[in-house]
Amino acid sequence: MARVTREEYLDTAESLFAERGFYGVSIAAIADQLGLTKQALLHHFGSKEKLYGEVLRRISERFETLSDNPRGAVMSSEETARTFFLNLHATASEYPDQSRLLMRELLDNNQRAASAGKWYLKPFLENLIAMMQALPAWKASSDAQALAAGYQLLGAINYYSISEPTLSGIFGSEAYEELDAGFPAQLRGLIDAVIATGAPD
Amino acid sequence: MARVTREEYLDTAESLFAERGFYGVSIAAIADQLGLTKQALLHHFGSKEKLYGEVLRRISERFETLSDNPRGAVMSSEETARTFFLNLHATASEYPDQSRLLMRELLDNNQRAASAGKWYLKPFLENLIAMMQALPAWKASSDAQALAAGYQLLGAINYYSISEPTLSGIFGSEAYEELDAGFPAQLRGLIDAVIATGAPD
DNA sequence: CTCGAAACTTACCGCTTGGTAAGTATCTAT
DNA sequence: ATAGATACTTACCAAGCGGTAAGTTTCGAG
Repeated sequence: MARVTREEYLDTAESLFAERGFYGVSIAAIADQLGLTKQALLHHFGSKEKLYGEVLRRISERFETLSDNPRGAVMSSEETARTFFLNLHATASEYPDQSRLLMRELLDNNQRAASAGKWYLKPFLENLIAMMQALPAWKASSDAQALAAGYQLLGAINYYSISEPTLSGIFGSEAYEELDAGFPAQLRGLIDAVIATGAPD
Repeated sequence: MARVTREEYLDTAESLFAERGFYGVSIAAIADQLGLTKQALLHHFGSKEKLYGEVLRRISERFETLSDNPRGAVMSSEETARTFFLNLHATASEYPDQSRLLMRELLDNNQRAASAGKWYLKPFLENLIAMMQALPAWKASSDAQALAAGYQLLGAINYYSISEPTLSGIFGSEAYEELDAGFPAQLRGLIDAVIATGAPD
């Protein structure tokens, strides 16, 4: 299968899984949207679980590059952390499907067997801990403290990014746009507060 | 149907929907766990959608009491806000099913028709805005700014509360317990930072 | 031109799904 | 005692599910 074709198939699957969840999407529905029969999809990916796994694997690959230093520039630990979280927000805004799918994975992880969540989240979270502990205010903090702090920022970012349909449904799309425009500045304030404050005693 | 029986049925449905999502649970599975046939459930609730709707309605009722002042005590706006968010965290820890189900609702809201998400979240969010604007540092902020700030704390709390299985899966349950023990203090710091800082220029 | 592999399609299959129809048991108010 | 509502059960159904089997078309390398 041509690489570009495969990517196209995975794109469609990713978008549908993100919208409706694993159980909410049939392979026939994905194939339909691609103009194929479901057996064509099964031919390429073997099973629904494997197709879903490929979608997750692709996301995890994208994730790994997220914490890379963008231009090889030397940055202070504060700048590194700030850039990372703002990048995360930007990525979440740009690829809303990805955030939604990961959120679903977080919810289903403990009960669906073939879940790939653990192995791809672990390095990501370990990197998060290291990044927090590189900050002067967090140098002395335990892994648990650093993770808690980083996880709170992660939550602020990801929870917001999946709320767009609901928020613009409640407040109207123009009010949502105002909210969305102001969000990064707000987030920056939150990030700086965490960076500066350090662990509680 | 006796009120207590009905509550029992809804409890079981709520727990299963929270675990596996709307599409991931069959009415037969819910009935099974209750020792009934699925037709008994259909008899009482009419359809799967209606049963799910009842589960959501019950959660929304619980939600409304959450922002009530606990003992009628007079509190400063700072104390009110701090208490609210810490209560939210406590409730989320105590009833993880509820958080999980609401998160799923947030994800499905825009595409599943009978979603009740919007109407029950609106008063909750409006109350959140008012509570933020009652704070001295946020007095001059717009609705959008106040909502963004409140929503970030909401995200930090709710995102964490659904991550327990994944986090303890990755780091082990004893490490997770350390994380969990330190989380509230960490959260308190974050809340205080938001309360004190105010909207960015 | 040919041959084989890759990319499909058509035809099924057994199972589960949500839901209907029709009956039966149980309880309660008169 | 009885009538009627409530709480079920058994029997069934059409539709959709993931997956298998067996062909057919497309296509690129030799």
